[in-house]
Formats: sequence, C-alpha cells, structure tokens
Amino acid sequence: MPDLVDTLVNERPSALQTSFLAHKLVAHRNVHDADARHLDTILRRNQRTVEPGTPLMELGSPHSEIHIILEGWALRRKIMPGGASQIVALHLPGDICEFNAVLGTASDTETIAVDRVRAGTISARALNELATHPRLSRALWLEAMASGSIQRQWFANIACANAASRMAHLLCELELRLDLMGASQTQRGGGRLFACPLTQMHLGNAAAMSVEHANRTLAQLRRQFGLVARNGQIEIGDLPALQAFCGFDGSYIALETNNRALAMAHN
Amino acid sequence: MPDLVDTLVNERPSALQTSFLAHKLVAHRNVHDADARHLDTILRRNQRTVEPGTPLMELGSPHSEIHIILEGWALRRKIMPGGASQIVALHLPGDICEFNAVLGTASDTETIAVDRVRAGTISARALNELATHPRLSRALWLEAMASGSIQRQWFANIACANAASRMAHLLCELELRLDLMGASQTQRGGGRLFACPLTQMHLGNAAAMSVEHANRTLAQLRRQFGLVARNGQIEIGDLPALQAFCGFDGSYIALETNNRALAMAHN
DNA sequence: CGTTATGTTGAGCTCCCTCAAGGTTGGTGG
DNA sequence: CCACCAACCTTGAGGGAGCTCAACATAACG
Repeated sequence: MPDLVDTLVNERPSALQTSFLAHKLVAHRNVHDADARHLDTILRRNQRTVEPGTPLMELGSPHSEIHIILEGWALRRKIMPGGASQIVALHLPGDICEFNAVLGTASDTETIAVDRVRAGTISARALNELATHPRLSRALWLEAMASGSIQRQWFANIACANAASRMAHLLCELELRLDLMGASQTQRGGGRLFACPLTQMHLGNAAAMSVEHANRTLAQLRRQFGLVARNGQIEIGDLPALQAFCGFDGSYIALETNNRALAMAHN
Repeated sequence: MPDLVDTLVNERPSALQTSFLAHKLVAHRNVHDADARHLDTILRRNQRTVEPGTPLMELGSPHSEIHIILEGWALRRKIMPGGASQIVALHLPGDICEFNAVLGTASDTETIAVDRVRAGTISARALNELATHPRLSRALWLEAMASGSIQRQWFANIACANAASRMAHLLCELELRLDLMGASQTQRGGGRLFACPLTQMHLGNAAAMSVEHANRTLAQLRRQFGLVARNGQIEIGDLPALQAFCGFDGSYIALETNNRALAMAHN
C-alpha cells in the first residue's frame, strides 16, 4: 500500500516544471499553456522558503506583493480579543495569499506556514504588467473571487451545521481544491488520498470546535465514511457519501470554470 | 425626544445631493470632492428601486455590473442544503453589492432587499473607465477589500464568541459602518442612534443563533448597555462599553483610512 | 378590526465545551 | 540503541450555552 501511495503522490506535477497553480489555471480556468508557462517563469524567478510556524505575512504590515504557494500549506489566522487565535483560511499549494495586498493596505490577519512552505512572489507592478495577458490576469482575479466565495461558505457552514457536518464539509472542500490542482489521487477501491499537514488542532480550529471534539468527530467520520488520517495524509474512503452527508456542492469553488470537466472529475 | 431624533436623522447627506458612499470616500478614503461628485453623477444616471423581499441580484445568474446602495438595506444570503437560508453579509446604504460581478461569474449567493432599496448601477465598462480617476478607482477596490475583511471578521466572531458577544459585535460593526457613511448620530447622553430595518430574525440569523435566543440576547444587551431597538431604529446607550464587552476593534473596516479621523469620531 | 408578522417568555433537552487523565508518536541526545 | 521529551492523539465524565417546541403578547397593516 505505501508503495502505491508514494507512486501516486509523486505523479503530481513537479513544482519545478509546472506549478500547482498553473495546472489549475490550465485545467479549470481556461488559461492557455503559454500564459501558464509565463506565470511559472515569474514565480520561479522570485522564490522564498518559510519554515513551519513562521509567518509568510505579518499582521499589520502593509505589503505590495502577493505570494503564491508552490509547496506546503499555510494558514491565515486572526488573533481574538481574549488572546485565542482563529484560523480564517487555509492556503494550499497553488493558492494565492493575501490578494488584498495589491492595494498596499495593512492586513487584519497573519499568514503562518504550517509545514515548510516554498512560495513565489509577484510584485504589484509585475501583476499590473500581466494586463498584457488578459486571460491570465482575469484568472488570477477569479482566484481572488473564489477565495471570497470560500470565505462565505465557511461562514455559512459553521453558522448552520453541526460539528460532524462542518468537519465533513471542510474535508470535502480541501479534497476538491487539491483535486483542481491535481494533488488528490484516486485509490484502489475509489477512495481519495491527499497530503495534508494539518493536525487535529488545526482542523478543529478551522471548523470551530474544540480539539477533543474534533478528535471524536474525525473518529465518527472514519467509522461512517472510511476517513483515514495518518502520516500527514488523508484518505477519504467514500467521498460521494461524505459529500452527501454534509450537502457539499463544490460550485462555490469552481465558479465559471467549464463545469463539464469538473463534473467529469467527480462523476 | 422623537423631534430631536428626526432632526438628527434628517441631517444625513441627502441621497440626491451627496450619496452615502461619496460621503465615506471623501471623509475616510482620501478621495477628492471632484472624484466623489463624478461618482455620484454616474450613480444618479442609472438607478433602480427594489421592493422589500425582492432580489437585487439573483442566485446563479452572471452579472456584468455592480450595484451601489443609495438608500435602504439589503442582505446577501446563501441557501443551505437543508433548505434553510443563512445571511452571509449585510449591505447598508453606501455599500457596494457583489463586487465580484465585474468578472461576470455566476454568484453563489442571492442579494435581497430588506426594506425598499434604491440602488445605482455601474457597468463593468464604466468601472474600467474610472481608471482615469485613480484615487476613486482605488477607493472602490478598497471597499471590496473591506468587505472581504468584514467577512473574515464575521467568521472569526461566530467561531470564537458566545451569543451575547456575537450580537454585540454585529451591532458595533453596523454602527461603525453607518458612522463612516455619516448615518449614525450621537444622542443626548452620548448614545448612538441609527436607522436599521432588520428584524430580530435577521439579526439572529446573521449572528448565527435562533430567533428566540436573539431576543433574549438583545434583552440582555438592553439591560447592560442601554440598547433600544424600536420603530426601525437602534440606539446604543453606551457604545464604548458595548465595544469593550465584545472586544470590538474597527480597524478591520477602516483599513488604511486616516485613522486619526476615525479615532476622533469614536474618541 | 381581523390578520399576519414580529416580539417575548418558559421548559426540557442535547450538543459540545471544559477539565482531566492517559496513550502514542516522532525526534533528540547520551 | 535506548531514554527521554514534547507534540499530538484518545477517551471519559460533568456541566452549561443555546436549540427546539410551545404558547402567548404586541405591533404593523389593509
């Protein structure tokens, strides 16, 4: 089993050749190969590595550049009045971090690397120059809109659903987002497997529940839907059942992307 | 008392002369008078009226224009799997609705008028032409960023706080947003008064609690902070205490606006 | 002046939090 | 190679915040 797992996981596009973001833009956002390669060139030119637990972007400091995650996960969190911290967004490989930075405003949140993150940087100026690649430019704005859409969905989710549904929904969303990047693999038996460096503490916090309850909830999902979280990987045994359980509808992420491809991927 | 109330409320900028949005952009977003007048001209040119309970924007239909509320309130809601509906955002006079529409994507939400709404329309093309007014254009994007910031704050709020804090935070936010538009008035005794067409059902739904609990919570806030909601108006007797109670910090809305003015307004 | 929406209050129940105590894993140094 | 330590995971018991159901009061409205 581990052999197969490794094989499949390593089949994802090498970040040095085609970034996760480029894969998604081509496969699901109607961007041409040439434009995607252009983007990758920019990203490859200006990279940085951020250690686990270290900030990608600090609170309050204005930026004039955006970061695109090439490898690793980051979380965006808000420090609450009492001193607690709340995860308000998760940034996966291929995601754009703090798009609002293009306006140079101070941020209300901080972005922290979960595992080791490698990120490409695009300055506000370089971003403006992308106007010569209208489809690409539009696709990047689409990503920004999608992240707003995700934010609304997170809100509605924890406002309405119980703990099990919330956690299930979060997992379904992560799976779909990774799938769009080509980073979720089908297993023998139809399960889906992806790498995920989040601890139960992270998952619980993002789904608005205590660590203990996150643990119990994950145990329940394991029993009902064959959910296995081990060694930084998550396998969802019966994804369609899990989606049905929490009423997951991925169109809030897919947006206008040709929905045919999306439907096929999840048929 | 009612006489004073009416007098004060009627002192807000007449929507026909200076829109709420223009007031805010000039007072808090570093926009010149001339630019603001230009915006108002565009808005006045293309107006529509939407009856209470009627959609400003329907779910799923792609738009290529944005709407700016000149008068009245609207809510943005998501229909949940079970059929329940969840308010994910509130649009006040002066707010921009569904900024994401500029990309022409289908919306994941629908926007409904709460009371009678008068809205100005800006087509995507007219929006592009605003590039000749860089400060204005930038200010509009700032508004879009602020609404994202509010969305994150809402999430963190209901994820972390108890019912009383959530409701208090929502009220503090509404007060500040209206104040930026010049639509919140100081009362004798230091209380703050503003018009608000929301029912307890709306407030409860937005703050993620049942109507009954919203009622009990509002009663508690009335006792503790002199909160009075009557006749479509809300008065917050002791705003600083209410803000302290829920740990409200309005900088997530104010963004880079000259914070001096903001601090003075709420000193 | 009935009718409908909204506000108000009570009682019971349940989901989830908190506190507490292990157990397990992975990394580090002797 | 083993001892140790620090995260992380797991399980239990008790309590409380807030939900649901049910009834009624009050206000808005034609």
